[in-house]
Amino acid sequence: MNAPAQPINTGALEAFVGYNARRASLVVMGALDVPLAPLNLTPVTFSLLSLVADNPGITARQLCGSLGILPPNIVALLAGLVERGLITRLPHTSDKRAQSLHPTDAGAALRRQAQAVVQGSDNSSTAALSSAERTVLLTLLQKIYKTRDNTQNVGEMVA
Amino acid sequence: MNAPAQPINTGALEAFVGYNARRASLVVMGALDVPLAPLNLTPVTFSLLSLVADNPGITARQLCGSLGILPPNIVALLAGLVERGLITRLPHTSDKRAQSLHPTDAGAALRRQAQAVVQGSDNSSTAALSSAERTVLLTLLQKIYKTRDNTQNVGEMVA
DNA sequence: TATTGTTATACTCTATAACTATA
DNA sequence: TATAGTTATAGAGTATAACAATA
Repeated sequence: MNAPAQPINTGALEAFVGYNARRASLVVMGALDVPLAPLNLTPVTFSLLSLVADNPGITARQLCGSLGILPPNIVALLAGLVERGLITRLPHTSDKRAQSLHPTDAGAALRRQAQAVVQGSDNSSTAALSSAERTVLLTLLQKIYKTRDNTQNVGEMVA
Repeated sequence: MNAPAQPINTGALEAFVGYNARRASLVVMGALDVPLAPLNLTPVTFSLLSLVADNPGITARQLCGSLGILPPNIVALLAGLVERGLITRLPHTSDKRAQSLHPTDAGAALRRQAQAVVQGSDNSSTAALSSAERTVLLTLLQKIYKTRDNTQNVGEMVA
């Protein structure tokens, strides 16, 4: 009448993609915090810096749409990157409401450094996979979240 | 000097397993909230109910270990399930500190109902995948989070 | 009338410290 | 001395409402 034999049966949950994707993402993303800490970056600020570096002139709204961040929550994040001299805000030529974001030299340099760190951590966290398996995994995961024709999905237009 | 051409280049981030796993999990897990709401369940409480149903006599500690929940945070969740008459706490025979958790008839019934709902939502969220692809995906994701020999991982012993 | 960036704020999730009763 | 369950609380993440400037 007590605890289960020894190993806990999680078979039912393991049949769901959602459960597995979440647990895997927590492992891989969680492992990122330690190696990114010396660079004073988090997974989110690294993503922001990367997108600005790869898309100079991008706006805050576009960053929100790309990363699933709500506008009010990106303000402090971008302000922090600006204050640290990693990105700059330039006036948008065609829309005076918006600001175009650009990486500074320091920002571009830090991004290159962080890119290597993240790549290494990502590989190490998924060391149980072969190179071919990792490629397949990326493809399958992208099929899921790039499908925006998921009928009757209302809740996660932002997520 | 403004916004990028049109499509935003997210290629660098898409090369990381962590980024893709997180975005996919947000889509699949986020889609769960709506269909589970009528049953007064969330992804977490559904997982708890499932594990108790499949492992009668399991303890709170074991649930924490299986789902990556910290002990202080599981208290209110279990109390809610007990109050709703879905699970019961019985005295643990061999350890008077612990409680063995069991599903009630109502809990088992609700779990069966929810299981079908979650299965349907999970399938619908991953409709872009073939059955074979879904199976491969589950295998690859499990390889990641079931690998506890990830050298020098300190941060996510709980996650 | 709609959208960008923003403030203020609330709500949820996650994390740490410390206590009790047992082991 | 360590562990199961618990309380209290702090912090991070995520959410809505509303505003000024501009479209």
